[in-house]
Amino acid sequence: MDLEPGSQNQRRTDVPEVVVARLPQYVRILTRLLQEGAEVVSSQQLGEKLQVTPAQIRKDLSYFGRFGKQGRGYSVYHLLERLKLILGINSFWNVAVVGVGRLGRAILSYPGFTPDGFNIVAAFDANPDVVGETIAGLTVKALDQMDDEVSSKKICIAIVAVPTAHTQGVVDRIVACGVRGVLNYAPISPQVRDGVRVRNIDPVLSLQSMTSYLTDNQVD
Amino acid sequence: MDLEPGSQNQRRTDVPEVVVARLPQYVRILTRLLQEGAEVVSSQQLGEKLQVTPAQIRKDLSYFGRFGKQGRGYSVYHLLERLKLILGINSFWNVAVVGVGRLGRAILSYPGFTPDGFNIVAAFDANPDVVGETIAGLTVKALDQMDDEVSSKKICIAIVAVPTAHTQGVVDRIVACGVRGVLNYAPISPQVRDGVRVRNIDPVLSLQSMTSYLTDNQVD
DNA sequence: TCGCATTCGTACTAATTTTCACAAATGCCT
DNA sequence: AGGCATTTGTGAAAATTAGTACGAATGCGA
Repeated sequence: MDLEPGSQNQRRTDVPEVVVARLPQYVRILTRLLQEGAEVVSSQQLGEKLQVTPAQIRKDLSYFGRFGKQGRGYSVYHLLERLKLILGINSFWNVAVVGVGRLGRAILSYPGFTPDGFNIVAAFDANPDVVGETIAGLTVKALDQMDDEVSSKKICIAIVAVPTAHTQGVVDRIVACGVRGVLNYAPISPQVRDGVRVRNIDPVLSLQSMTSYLTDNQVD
Repeated sequence: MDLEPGSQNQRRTDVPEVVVARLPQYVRILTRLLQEGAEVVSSQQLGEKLQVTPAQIRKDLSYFGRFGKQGRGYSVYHLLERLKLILGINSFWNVAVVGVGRLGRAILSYPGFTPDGFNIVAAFDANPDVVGETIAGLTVKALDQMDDEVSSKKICIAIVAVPTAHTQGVVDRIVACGVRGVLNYAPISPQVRDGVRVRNIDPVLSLQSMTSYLTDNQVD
């Protein structure tokens, strides 16, 4: 079986990860354009808003099919729908937050997840004093209730915001419950079995990748 | 003047950004190894811990000089020192947090910045109710005090955690105060003048770059 | 001291990613 | 209806990034 690009399903295999990583940004811009009432957009215009070349946008999209019309550009609405489908963000994902410290609470209260289809439906913490508390409309559960909750609430993604020392253990536990995606806030890179995806949020690494450009003793 | 790699100063120009972005991770591991008492480490061992090939590590380091000894490996202590110097994290950076909402407070209370040399020395907020409050030992100042504080406290980096709608404006203001690095938590990419560096922390984009791999209708 | 197992640094090769540039559509305007 | 300004999709070229493989050190152990 030899799928053409543009056939029914997307070949997620053999599409470079860098390409997939750019698509969410396209989705962002397209969503805004749609709200602003734009009906059509060219790769040129999209590129200006995203600071990338139009060719890159066209090439990226060509991995998945042919969505534009020569001489006109792309239908904002249709391209947006297709990209959401490709990214699997055309419907909702149920998400659990593990770790209800200061950061966990900020995450639970952050209003930016829901509009993009990530529904936080459960919160867990190891600390008995925190268990039972209600935050942003959710009652915090104990870690040993994870298995039940993940199954019954069909949770696929976990946002992990626990102390570094506990992170690997917590990730292991929640992956064992069947979660296949992890967004980790601790400054380590948790190891997981094949098939499970991890993304790390690490502000210190971000800062450190900046500082070398900030020093003045620049040579050249 | 034609600098050799390995000469006094590093040629930050013409070193790929991807390479610079990996160095902080090397620093992480080396710091841990040093604490554990390791004196020497090979690119092989380093590679295993970081899930990259030994060749990549050697190549990355070779952009900056020759730090190893054949047959032995790298002195953990010396390599760490050199990398810190290259990254400009051998001394402290003074940092301001702008936006003291739930996320801002979590950032102010996060203990992970200081050990890595990022000292949070000021906090700002637009809300008069918040100004004057003390969080993690810092008194929150009004936005119009930024200029004074940035100068007097030698602040070079701003962590911006304000509502999306205010982000670009706040970034403009703090950059005007002389800040040259910005870590932004809002789901947009603020535009800045040349010479200013921005890094974005965007959990939704991270999630969205994962979901396409999580759906089951995988083809192949 | 000599040989040998390591491991670096790097020239060279391979793979990946980006950009170029142009044929083929498209639709507007006269 | 025909010409023209646009803009896509895509091979091919260019640029970037990663990996291979090997000569040259290094130091340990006999």
